[in-house]
Amino acid sequence: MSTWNGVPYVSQKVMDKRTRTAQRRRESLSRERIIEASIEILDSDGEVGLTFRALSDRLTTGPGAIYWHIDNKSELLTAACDAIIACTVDVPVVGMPPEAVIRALALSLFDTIDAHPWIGSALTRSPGQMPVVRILERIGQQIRALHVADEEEWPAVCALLNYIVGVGRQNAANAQFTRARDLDRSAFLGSVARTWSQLDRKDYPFTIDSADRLQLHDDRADFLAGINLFLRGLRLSA
Amino acid sequence: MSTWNGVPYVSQKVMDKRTRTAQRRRESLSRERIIEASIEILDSDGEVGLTFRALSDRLTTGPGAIYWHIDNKSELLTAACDAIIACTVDVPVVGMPPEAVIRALALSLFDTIDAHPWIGSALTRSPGQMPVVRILERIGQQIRALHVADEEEWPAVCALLNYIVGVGRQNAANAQFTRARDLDRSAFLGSVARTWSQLDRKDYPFTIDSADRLQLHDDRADFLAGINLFLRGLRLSA
DNA sequence: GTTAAATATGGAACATCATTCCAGAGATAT
DNA sequence: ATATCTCTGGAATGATGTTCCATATTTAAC
Repeated sequence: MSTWNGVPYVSQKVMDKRTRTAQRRRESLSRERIIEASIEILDSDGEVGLTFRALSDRLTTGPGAIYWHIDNKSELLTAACDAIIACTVDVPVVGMPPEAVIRALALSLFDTIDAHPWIGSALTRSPGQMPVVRILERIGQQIRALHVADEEEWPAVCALLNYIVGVGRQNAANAQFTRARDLDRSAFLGSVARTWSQLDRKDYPFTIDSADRLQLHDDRADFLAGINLFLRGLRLSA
Repeated sequence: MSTWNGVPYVSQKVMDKRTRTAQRRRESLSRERIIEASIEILDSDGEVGLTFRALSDRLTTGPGAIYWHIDNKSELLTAACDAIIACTVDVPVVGMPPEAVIRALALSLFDTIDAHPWIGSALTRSPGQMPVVRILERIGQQIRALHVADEEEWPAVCALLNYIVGVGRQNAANAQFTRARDLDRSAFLGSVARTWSQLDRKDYPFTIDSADRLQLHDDRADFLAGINLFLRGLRLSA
C-alpha cells in the first residue's frame, strides 16, 4: 500500500471495505491504528522504544501485518510526526498581526516538540515532505502578509523554518541525552555547567562565563528571543 | 579507556608505551588511527557506511580491538566530528569587525558540513560537548565584541548557534535523502518541486508559489541571508 | 452458489548491526 | 623466569528492520 505523505491515503472504496470487514480482527488493523499506537509508544518510551516488535505486541499481531499497511519505519515516523504537526499548526489566526501569529506558531511548535521530543528528529528526516510543508506554508503566509521585499521573502521563510526546527531538534536531543542518563533537566544542565567551568579560561572565556547562565536559562524564552531577533531584522529591511 | 571529549585523552606515560610497542602491529592501533579511518569511511560512504565491521576491515583487525580504544559508536562519531570542527572553527580573525567574523565563521561551518554531511547529525547528538562548545565559544566572543545588551547576549549566541547547526543538519539530511535515492541535487529539488506544485492551491498557496523558487535557490546564499537577518536584528537592539 | 482472485494476517526466517566475551599474544615489571 | 598488565582479533550474543510465506478471510466473477 503506497501513499503520498499526508494526503488522504485510502480511497473511499477501500475505506468502505475495511469498515465492513471489521470482524476479521476484533479491531481491524489499519494505518490509523498503527500510527496511533506508534505515537503512544514514542511518547512513553522515546524513539528507541518504537520497534516493530513492541509495535506488533501492542497491536497483538506480527510484523508482517504491519508491513502490509506501512512501507517502512521511516515512513511510519514521518506519518506519526505529521499527525501531530497537523494539529499543532492549527493555531488561531483571527485578526492577529502577522508577527504575533508567527510568534504564536513558533511557540506552539516549540511546546509540541518539547512534549513529543521524537518529533524533532522526524521533522529533519523527511525534507520537503508533508510535516515540514505544513509549517512552511503557515510561516510563508505570514511573511507574505508582512510585505517583505520580494527577494527577501524566501530566505526569510527558510531561515525561520530552519531556526524553529533546529531549536526543536536540539531540545529533543537534550531531552534524549538526559533521559538516556536517567537525569532530570537540572541535573543535566548541572553536569554540563560543571564541565564547562573546568575548561581553560585562556581558550574558553565565554563558555566559562556562560556556565552559570546555562543553569538559569529558560529554553522557551531563549527560543522566543531568537524569533524576535529575526522579526526585528525583517522589520528593519521592510 | 575512558576520556573526556576533546581533551587530550592519553596520558604521556601511555603514549610513550604505545610508541615503543609499535612493532606489535605494523601500524599500532590507536584512537587517532581509528578516528582517521572513521572519517575516511564517513566521507566516502556516509553515516550508514560506518559500521564496526567496515571499520575493522579497513584497519585489518576485529571489533574487539577497536572497543579497547573507543567506548562506543556515539563517542566515535563525536570524536570524528570534533576533529573536523576543531579545524573549521580556526578561521582568521585578525582585525575584522565582529559581524564579518561571524559571517566568515558561519560560512566556514556551512561549507564544512556541506563537505562532510555526517557532521550535521553528530553535532546534534552531543549537546554541551566539545564540538559544539568550540562553536559556542567563537560565536560568543564575537557577540561580546558587539557589545550587545547584557541580557541579550546569551539568547543571541544560542539563537545563532542553533540556526547554524540547524541549517547544517537540514542540509545534511537533504544530502542523505538525495544519496539514498541515487539522485543529484537538482533531481531531488525537481521531485520535491513537482510534489509541491500538485498541492491544493486553496490550502497551500505559498508552497505552490515556492516550488519554482525552490529549484533556483542557493542554499548557501539563503543561509547567509538568515545570518544577516540575525545580525540586523542585533544591531537594531544595540 | 461455487470458484478464483484479491486482501489481509501473523509467525518464522534472514541479514545486519552494536556490543560483549574471551583466549591468548606481546611487552613490562619483579 | 614468572607474573602482570596492555592490547588484539575472532567468535558469540541479542536486538533490530525487513522479507517470506502459509494461511485465513473477503470480494468479484460466473
